[in-house]
Amino acid sequence: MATPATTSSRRTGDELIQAVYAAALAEISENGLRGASMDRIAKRAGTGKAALYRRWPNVRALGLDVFLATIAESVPQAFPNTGSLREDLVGSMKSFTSSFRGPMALVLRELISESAHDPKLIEEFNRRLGEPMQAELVNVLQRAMARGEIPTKQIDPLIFELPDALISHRLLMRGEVIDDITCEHLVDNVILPLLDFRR
Amino acid sequence: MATPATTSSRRTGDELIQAVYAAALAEISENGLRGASMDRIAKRAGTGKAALYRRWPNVRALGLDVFLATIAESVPQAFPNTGSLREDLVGSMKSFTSSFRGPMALVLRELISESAHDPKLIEEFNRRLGEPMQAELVNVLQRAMARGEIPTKQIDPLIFELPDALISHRLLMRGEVIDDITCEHLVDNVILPLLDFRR
DNA sequence: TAGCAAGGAACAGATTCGTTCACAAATCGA
DNA sequence: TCGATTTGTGAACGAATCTGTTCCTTGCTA
Repeated sequence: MATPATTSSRRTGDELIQAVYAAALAEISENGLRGASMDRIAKRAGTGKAALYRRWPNVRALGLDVFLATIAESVPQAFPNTGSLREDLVGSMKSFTSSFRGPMALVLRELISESAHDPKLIEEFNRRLGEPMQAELVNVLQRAMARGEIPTKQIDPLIFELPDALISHRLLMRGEVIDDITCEHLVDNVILPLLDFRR
Repeated sequence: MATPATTSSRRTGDELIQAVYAAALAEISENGLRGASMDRIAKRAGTGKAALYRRWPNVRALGLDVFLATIAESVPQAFPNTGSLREDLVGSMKSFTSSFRGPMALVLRELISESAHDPKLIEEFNRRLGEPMQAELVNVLQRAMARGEIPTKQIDPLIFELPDALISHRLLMRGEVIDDITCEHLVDNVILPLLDFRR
């Protein structure tokens, strides 16, 4: 009962929505969430405004839906558990940086400027990406303590914030996604030394 | 020959420009750079559009001028040279975080979303605030090496990036300016340990 | 006193919004 | 299988808004 292989001349619900999402991302990327127009999104998606207004009350609502969908797609699925602190850290870092390839950079920029008026937006982003990242670091470190790789003691929460901060700083202020070498660099020269890790 | 103490019913050049800048910041804070209108800025400033178009060709140019003026005002004037590495670091950090109180948060948010289309914008910001900050850290560390407070060796450039990254991360993702206690925290628990500083 | 700029209003042209048609295609239920 | 209902496509609409220009009057300044 699968939907026929897109041979129909007209797109049904899900298929149309995907096209609209893509069109909205393109439009927002050119004109920003504030400058986006329903007219242009409809044209880009090859449909009429009516189909859009049937689903979303206004451009902003559509844009936010697109943002949420993009964030949801970007959440890392699984983290490594290699039995080695260093490898776990490096793996987690790489997993997170990969979330920011693709349209996430655009989405984050827009969320940040919008969050000046609606702090809930950026909170949602933190809840879906920032907090899981910090939680994963906590897990990794607890496993390492259990294995005796690092001393069992309270760790300054500021340290958990560093990877997140560095990733977003590079992305927003330099337009770069951190590469694998920098991930290892950060782990070897910053994180591990701060944890009293002796190789 | 100083200008009379604002008793005149009509404002002259500089006085008017300051009023326009304030009005533009208020307008941009409400509607964003993209949503700002010359009409409303003129009304807020208590003048007519003609006076604005006489100076700026469009809203965007006015907005960018306001941004540059705000950044210029926020550049820290002088840094401490206390003779102590820790005090120098803490002082520099506090000096930089103070740049982000006031309208800088708004300006940075808007610059970030605009820089998706015009990377020069955020580069300008980095040139005026980011780079001086890193350069100041280099100075502080060189003085400390000369005094023998820390070992004379190559320091990982990633470390110079951390304060900057943390400040912008807190500001953009949480809407907070880092307080004095966190500055000291960052210096004592992150920066100094990474520099092999033994108190 | 002469000249220039501020304050304020009005303008046409363009663009957007959200709604409402009409029609065709696809889906669903009987 | 057929008919009813939903839904996509496309166009047009009035209302609202913004742009950039122009004009005029008034006050400041040299």
